[in-house]
Amino acid sequence: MARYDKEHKRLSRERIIEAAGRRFKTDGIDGSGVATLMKDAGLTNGAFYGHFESKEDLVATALSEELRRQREVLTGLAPGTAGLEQFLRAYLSVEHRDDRSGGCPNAALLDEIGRCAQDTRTSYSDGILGIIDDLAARLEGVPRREARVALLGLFASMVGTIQLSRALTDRRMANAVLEQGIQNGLVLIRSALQGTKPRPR
Amino acid sequence: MARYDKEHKRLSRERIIEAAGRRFKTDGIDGSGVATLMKDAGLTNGAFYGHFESKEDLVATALSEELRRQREVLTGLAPGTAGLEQFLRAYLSVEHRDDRSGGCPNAALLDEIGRCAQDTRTSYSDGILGIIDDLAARLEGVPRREARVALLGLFASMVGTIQLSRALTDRRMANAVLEQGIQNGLVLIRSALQGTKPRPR
DNA sequence: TGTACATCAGTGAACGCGCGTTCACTGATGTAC
DNA sequence: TGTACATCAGTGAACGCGCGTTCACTGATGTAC
Repeated sequence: MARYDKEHKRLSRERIIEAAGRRFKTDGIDGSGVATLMKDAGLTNGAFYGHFESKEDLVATALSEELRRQREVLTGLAPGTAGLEQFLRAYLSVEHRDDRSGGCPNAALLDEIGRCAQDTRTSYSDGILGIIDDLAARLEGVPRREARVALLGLFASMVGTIQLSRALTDRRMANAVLEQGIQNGLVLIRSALQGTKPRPR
Repeated sequence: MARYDKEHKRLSRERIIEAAGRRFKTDGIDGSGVATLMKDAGLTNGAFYGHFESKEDLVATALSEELRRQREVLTGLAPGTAGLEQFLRAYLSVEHRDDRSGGCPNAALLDEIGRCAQDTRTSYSDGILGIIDDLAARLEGVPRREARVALLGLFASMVGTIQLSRALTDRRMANAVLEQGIQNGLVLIRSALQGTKPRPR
């Protein structure tokens, strides 16, 4: 079962990466075994090491790919600050909260990422900073550096909000957190747009 | 090695819970084996099931205990909104970020908690809502229900901020996120104190 | 066009290991006499 | 006070299982003649 056209192996690799992204977000990184990941991709465990050096290698690759795709989605947003608000509302929607496997890898895995190997975290950092850069460009009139930090803060807030909404068992409370998160996001966007470095105190 | 005074077993149980809390936060729940947890507590694996029904039972117990202790710490804060700001600054400090094992269980485990069994999540929800209640009481003049949701939102933001700061490999960026998180927290506290339900848009 | 062969993606069994859990046993202590 | 015994927290080996990883092998295909 080999000697396919040149694309064949690349397609298998992509299937593994895509399936792994979903599985990691559903069951966690530690909670997803290589055999399961390969079965998800329609292959058997033995083929894994023809595509990746190790599970850690796949983790880093899958996270990068997840972030790359998330970044691509951003290009479909309305321009400027309006797109930022659009992103905020979509991110903190009930649909996103209830769709772990298709949702944001940060929301599903951020604390586990913090425990990963240095290489994985570096690759993750690159991906997330790219996304933040794209979003920061939407804060018109705000200096680049400042806009980036503002957006890191906003994004961190959004990630924590989804995670908390997923963890709470009281449905009403879980939904209220999302709604509050949107209001908070709007406040933070306005705050970032107002003067440079507002230091309330 | 038995028939100790009545306190003996209770002390062992407490040691297991305390050690498990730390270990879970460092290595994750899935990443911490029963044998390791027991060794941390100075015991061997076999004794575990004399204290807990299952690992899941310990997870729920350890999380509850972590939250109970965190709640106790809150009583040492300055009264009113000043205590809220004090909490915000301590939470988003470099020291807290760099102290996973001694830090907040939400920051270390929130996405993994979201994947836990219903019982565990219910017990977690109770704990976190207790903490939120205590903090919400500090928003003087704000209706109870509203204050609770405001604080859930603020807390979610803080948790996400620590997680992101831990995941980023660029030290300067990681620290900037913390600082930004504090500024954002202050903005959100002010926003919560201002009129009921401010709906910017 | 037809046949022989080299390629190599994928198979599936096996490696040692640690997982959560069970259980027969130990032995220091509190209690009864 | 001294001895015999019951208690039971803790030990440590073992259970079946899935982990990440390795490897001898398969067999469909592209290529060479």
